[in-house]
Amino acid sequence: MSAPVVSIGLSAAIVSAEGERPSVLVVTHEDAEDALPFGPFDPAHDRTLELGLRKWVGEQTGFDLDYTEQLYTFGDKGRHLSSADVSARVVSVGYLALTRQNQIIAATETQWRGWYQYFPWEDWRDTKPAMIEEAILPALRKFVKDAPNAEAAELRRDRVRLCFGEDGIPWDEEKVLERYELLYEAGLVKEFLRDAGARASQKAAGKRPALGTAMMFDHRRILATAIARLRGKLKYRPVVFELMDPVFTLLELQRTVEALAGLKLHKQNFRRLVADQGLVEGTGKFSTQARGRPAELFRFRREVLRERPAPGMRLGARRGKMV
Amino acid sequence: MSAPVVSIGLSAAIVSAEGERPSVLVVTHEDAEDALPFGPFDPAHDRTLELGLRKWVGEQTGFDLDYTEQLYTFGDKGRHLSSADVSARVVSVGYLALTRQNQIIAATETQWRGWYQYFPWEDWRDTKPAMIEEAILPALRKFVKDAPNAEAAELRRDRVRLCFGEDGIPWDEEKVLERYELLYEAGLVKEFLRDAGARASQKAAGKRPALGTAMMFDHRRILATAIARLRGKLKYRPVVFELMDPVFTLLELQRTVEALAGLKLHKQNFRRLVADQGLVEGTGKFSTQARGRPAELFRFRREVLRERPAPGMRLGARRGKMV
DNA sequence: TACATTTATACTCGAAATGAGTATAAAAAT
DNA sequence: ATTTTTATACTCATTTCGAGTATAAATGTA
Repeated sequence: MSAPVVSIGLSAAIVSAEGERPSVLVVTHEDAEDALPFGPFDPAHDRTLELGLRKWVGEQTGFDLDYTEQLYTFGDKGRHLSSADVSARVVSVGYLALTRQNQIIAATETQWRGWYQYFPWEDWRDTKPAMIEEAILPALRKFVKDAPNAEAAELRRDRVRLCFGEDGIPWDEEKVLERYELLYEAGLVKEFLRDAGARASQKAAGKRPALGTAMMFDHRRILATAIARLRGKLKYRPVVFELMDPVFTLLELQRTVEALAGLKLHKQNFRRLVADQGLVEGTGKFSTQARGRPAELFRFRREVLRERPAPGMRLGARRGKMV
Repeated sequence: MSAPVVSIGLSAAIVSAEGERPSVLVVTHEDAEDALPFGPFDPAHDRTLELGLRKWVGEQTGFDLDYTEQLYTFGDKGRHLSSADVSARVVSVGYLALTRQNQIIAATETQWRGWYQYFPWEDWRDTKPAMIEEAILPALRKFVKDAPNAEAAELRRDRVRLCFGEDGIPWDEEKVLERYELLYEAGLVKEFLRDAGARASQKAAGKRPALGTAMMFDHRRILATAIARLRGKLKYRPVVFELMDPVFTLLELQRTVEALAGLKLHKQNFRRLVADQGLVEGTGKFSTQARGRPAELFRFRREVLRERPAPGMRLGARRGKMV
């Protein structure tokens, strides 16, 4: 067995949310797709993968990561194409990091981008995005029809129903990755054509919509994983507070949760939930904004982490009826 | 930058549950610790990591994996020591696979082992394991006391409370990994001494208990991750059925869930939950066992996967009060 | 055969959580 | 002075959950 030519890449979806806009730190180059901060794991010097990531991100973007969590390890051949060496195989370990936008960004090519630019169908705060009915579902129905046989068509139909919620199946804001993968396989994102082109014939590059902004390598896939994980975690861990300023109003908190989840929430119930959970405490001070009655400023009660095992942010009926 | 000397290892926690005993497939060698089926990722031939795993497991154990799920990628220096080459760095990607014990095991060194042999403190079905009060908590209190400073002691105390549930904090059966990591850091599992011995001085190898059966490399850590993931997933996905025969009684189903979760459940409520969820359907046939009234045989309704987004098995109050 | 034991299954009941309001207060804008 | 906007307190019906009770249907045993 010869020495395998693998290298391990560490990618980070560094997320923040200021002003109701969930954003991700991307590295932009002219003539190239946006990329996540990305660097090699150095086995000689990095004691753990996460330390390798922190070092790398620090060097490349000037960021000192705080909350960090491993997402998934992708190793699919053909979905991480490097222009340098097509034969080299890269296995990439994706991470999610949460931060505020108060750190200086060292490199000018590194910028905050709203994440819905990459996933416009994921933002249901105002209305169901029109593109779902207008572009996505028609194209997916064609994808179902083009299945090689009836059985495959059935499988595809079910995936479309579950992912985009037809016939009474409700929208599940956590299925971000499943939706992206479905669109990829249906050839509706630019990455598919790119990867397919490098793979083989690039025959049917027909007139299909290219949904959302593409990213380099498999970085949009990693970002989809990050959003899905964050949307899920919101509900049972107080992670939003990693994205909040030290003090905030309850409406600001709610807007941030809504921005991340891509959904609107019931205000009074949100407030009840947050209060009942003991997640925040009032400061006695009040915000002075332009309109409306001034709202009290709250701060996160870090102690809950020690008092209760799994405090989260219910977003509506979710998860779990036994078996 | 020189070519990094990394290889990628693929490890699988292959789980089954027959006769109320959750088991894991281990490779046993005389004079060596038990190991999970483990093999290298071959970038030249394996199109994806998961395919590499399936190939490897098939060759080594004769198993054809069905349900498979990636767990986590571990790369800690010093926690995956190979006797062959101490300098080589192994990054291992852990997987969870679920199966029934109806396949032939090819290699004789490969055997089913009850997983509570490795985690005896995780089985609360009959009573809270006595070893927690008798051995674990005293040793952990010493660990707290030995902290380098007051602040570190406080952190350690909190971890002990959250992991093993003191002062009214309830036992959380999902914290399997957190508990193992805590015991590792406190030097209460054999792997710690082994890794420390290879690392450095091996000074205080004192009279500490060695809890549970040790495993090779970081395989017990991977198994802990697998159990934790499975215990969590039970609640929102119908994964138990991967471990059941095609037909089963509701009590058999309940016993399997209990075995995995390490908890006893309320029978009538379990039945209500399963029925309300539409997870099973009666076959009209009845079991003929020795004692008691015969129970109806049920089968899993695979269709639920297409009807409802996230059917699971509530195990009691869990997860999620908003933020 | 009568009765104890074991398991299955149906049903009840109260507490808590959830979803969807209504009502009222306190500010700025018109 | 009135409208608009936001904050915040409360209500109410429904659902879910945890914990039982009651009854049925088998086997084992006195």
